[in-house]
Amino acid sequence: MAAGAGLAARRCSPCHPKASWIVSITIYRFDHCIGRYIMAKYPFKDIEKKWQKRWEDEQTFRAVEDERFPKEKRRYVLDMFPYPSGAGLHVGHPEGYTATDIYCRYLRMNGYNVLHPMGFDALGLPAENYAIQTGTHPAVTTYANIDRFRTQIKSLGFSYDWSREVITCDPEYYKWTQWIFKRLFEKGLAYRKEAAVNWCPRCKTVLADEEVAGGLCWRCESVVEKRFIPQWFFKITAYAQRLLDDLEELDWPEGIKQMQRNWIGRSEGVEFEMKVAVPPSQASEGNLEVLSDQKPLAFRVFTTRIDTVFGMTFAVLAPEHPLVDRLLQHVPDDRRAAIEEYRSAAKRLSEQDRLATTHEKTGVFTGLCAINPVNGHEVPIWIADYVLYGYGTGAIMAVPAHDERDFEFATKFGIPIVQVIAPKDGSAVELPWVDKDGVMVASGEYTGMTVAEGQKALGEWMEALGIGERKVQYRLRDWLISRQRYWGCPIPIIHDADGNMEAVPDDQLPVLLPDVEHYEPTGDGTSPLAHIEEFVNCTDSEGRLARRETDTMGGFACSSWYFLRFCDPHNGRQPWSPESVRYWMPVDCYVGGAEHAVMHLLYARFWTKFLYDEGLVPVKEPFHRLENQGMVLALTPFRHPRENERLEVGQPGIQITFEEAQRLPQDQVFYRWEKMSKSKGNVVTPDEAVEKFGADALRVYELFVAPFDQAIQWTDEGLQGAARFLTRVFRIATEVAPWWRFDWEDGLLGELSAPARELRRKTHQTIRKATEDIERFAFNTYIAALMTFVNAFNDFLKMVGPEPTESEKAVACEALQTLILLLSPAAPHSADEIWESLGGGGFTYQMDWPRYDEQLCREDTLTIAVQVNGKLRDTVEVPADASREQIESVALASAKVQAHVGGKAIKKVVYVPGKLVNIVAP
RNA sequence: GCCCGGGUGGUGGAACGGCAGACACAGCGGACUUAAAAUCCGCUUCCCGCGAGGGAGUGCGGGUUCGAGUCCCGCCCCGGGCACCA
Repeated sequence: MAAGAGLAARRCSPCHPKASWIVSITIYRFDHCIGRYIMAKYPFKDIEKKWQKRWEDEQTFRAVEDERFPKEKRRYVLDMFPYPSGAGLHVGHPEGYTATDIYCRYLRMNGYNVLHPMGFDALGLPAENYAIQTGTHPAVTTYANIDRFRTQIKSLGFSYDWSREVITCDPEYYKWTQWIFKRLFEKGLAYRKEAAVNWCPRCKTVLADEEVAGGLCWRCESVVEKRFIPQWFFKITAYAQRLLDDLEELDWPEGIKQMQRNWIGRSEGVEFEMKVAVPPSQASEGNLEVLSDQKPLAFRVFTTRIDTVFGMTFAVLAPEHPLVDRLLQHVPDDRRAAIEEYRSAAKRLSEQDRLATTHEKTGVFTGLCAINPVNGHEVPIWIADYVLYGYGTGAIMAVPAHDERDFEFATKFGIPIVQVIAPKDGSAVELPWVDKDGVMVASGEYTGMTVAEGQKALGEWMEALGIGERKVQYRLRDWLISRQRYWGCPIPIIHDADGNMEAVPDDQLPVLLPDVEHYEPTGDGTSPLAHIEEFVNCTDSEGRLARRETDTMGGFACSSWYFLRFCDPHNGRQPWSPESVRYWMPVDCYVGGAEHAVMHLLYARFWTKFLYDEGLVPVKEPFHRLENQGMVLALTPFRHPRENERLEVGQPGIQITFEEAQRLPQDQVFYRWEKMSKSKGNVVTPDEAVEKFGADALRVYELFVAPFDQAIQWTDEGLQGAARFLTRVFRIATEVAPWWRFDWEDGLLGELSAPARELRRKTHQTIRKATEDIERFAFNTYIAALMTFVNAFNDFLKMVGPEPTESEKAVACEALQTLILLLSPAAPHSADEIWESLGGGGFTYQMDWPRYDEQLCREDTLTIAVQVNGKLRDTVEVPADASREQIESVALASAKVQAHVGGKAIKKVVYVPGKLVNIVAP
């Protein structure tokens, strides 16, 4: 392509005196329609490198805490930082980065001081698993990956302040992660308790959830078990209510807020105690036990429907409930084995499977009963996996008449069902009846009360008698932070000889990750760190021998505060200075994938609130505005299953490579849009895209092709279309260049010709549209508006021909300057290049964002849609200042309209100003 | 299963409750070319009709309204999240 183009290159400097630079490096061809040489392709490679170098040389994107900018003229715009995987950047990453870059460049053009940093989330499982496979230290691969990511990101011309880069595996960074851990520990918000891990009995290791496929280990396919070991937690539940309440003030997508509300899952109810009725034959044994550990056999249950308590016909304990062990001493021998077996089976099921309503209810009867405190009735105690130990008290009162799950269970096991809530009108209902709009029946002295009255009365009664209390329960659980892994931030805790825990003193931070010989799991469930004696052996504050904590922190800890470090990334004495966070925080606009809707965003909010309480940050919320980007999908080949093959539920076919797809008969192959990922072999890297079409084309394409928050279906053709658009912009610039003058405003004299009026209108309308669209992250319509503008500009150039009037030239200059500036955020290399070619100095992002004139946007005439009975029958042109009466009479006069109205009486006429007339004549 | 999104021409998408299909891609026709590519110009929701024109149409079924892609109710399908991937 390039060789042929070289031969075809022509010089046409006589007609483009000011654009000689373009002539020197651009490919020209003669266009017979307009009778001139035009540019066929723009030299993006040279252009992009040149501008990236200039931007870097001039340190133009460096953010400085300049007090001359008042708070409302500062903006902190942040991308969720990437995890640098070995596969390198793929085209999904730049979508969000382009959006923030456009927004930042736009803000700078509007006079804002902008902080726009980038860093890397570098601790985690993939690097460690790679180390296990290859023996390469995770730090080596991680830093190599980071270098690759950084180069790739830089090739796209984003306006990051790279001087603020942070990397979470850098001891200078994780020192402060440990420092925050300590603050949480000191406030009692970091604590240790037993919790379940996925345990593979064959590999003798703890597995991440994603390493468990269908209950089996991903490496050896053994059945994965739950194992209880002591682990570290952050007490996020202490902040549940505030995390819920403060969602109100956030400018986030409503769906994300709703997901967080559901995740926190606030519910109000009553928690009360139920005593176990020990059978007479075992009474003596039971009494002995009561004496021995001072704890009567009893358990607590939580319910949001205390009003249904008279309908309790059984009680259920989660299989993991600690009381089950004690109950086992009292159950008949023949049941003991069944219960033990049930418990070990439950261990193997995931929580999701247990809760699925498709999962048939299972359970075992203990042979024991509990006493319903409101009426003294004995109800059987069952053990069933639909009750989770992690939620509420891990035990429930079961009211099958008014709960779907209890109903299903009772029906299956033949347990009685007693209705205690009925509609107010006394009509019969089908059970289970879960409606709360009813009254209590068969409920002793409470009969006749509404649900709400009964809940209040029963709650008060239980509180008065000390049986139970009203309680707010959250579904939110404390944040499990422990990982029995190597490549994570060490937990800065020391266990002394007496089993007490103390924090590592601040002056000894960071607790450095030591080098290890092997990254393989140790086989006893501890981290590889546990076998490094130099690491583990230490002394406590009194100089006695002690053991260092060997669990590390999950990656979410590191990403819960990186936005604070960006404010002051090189501070060696503090995690950040108070002045820096006061200057920049909160993040005004945070952009990333919706997959982080709950966990990352909730954890970061929690840490920010805690740090606010400690007086360390001036804001209660980290991210004011949130925008989500969509995924990037790629067409992926599949084939239909063969005779001996069976597909899993929901599996569309057998995924194959593109080569296989070529080889196989076409009727066996089909394509689907799948998420781009290394494992699917459908990844397109930005390097390929930049090489073929340039960074600006990639940027424009990714934002044009779909709304920002929707998935993109990646196609090369679409990318080519974006490149074509940029070529057209260059071509227009080349055509207007001979007329160019910086003082074009002086040329706008007298009455404008019709094409000139039209172009000016379009110019100002486009400014308005582009401004509104960038503000609301509607980048696809922003780009579309620029395309429409370019098309209109083209039409104008054709209409005025090679000899336009002075004022037409001036209007063309205004349009070109506007086009360059409006394009600058999206395609900055091209914009700066064209601006320079016109003799302009500096960078376009340092220029002022264009302003539109409302008067100039206004159309001369309006097209009014005319409907008859809501159906479009005609459109009419009217002057922009026509009155309602005039418009209605023109509309009625239309022959097409008359044909449909006929002689019918007109009932009414609906008029929408400037838009539409609807004649209602039924 | 639960929670949250989404479903509009051949394709991606546009559309304050007011002309459905902006802007692109692909396709078709034309110009240029020895030719191809590139570029430029034009057409392009479907059905009926030579045409003028008419009818249908925003996943499916109802409803509200002068008027519904948009609001309400009930379904179907696809995607994301579900606490140790990040």
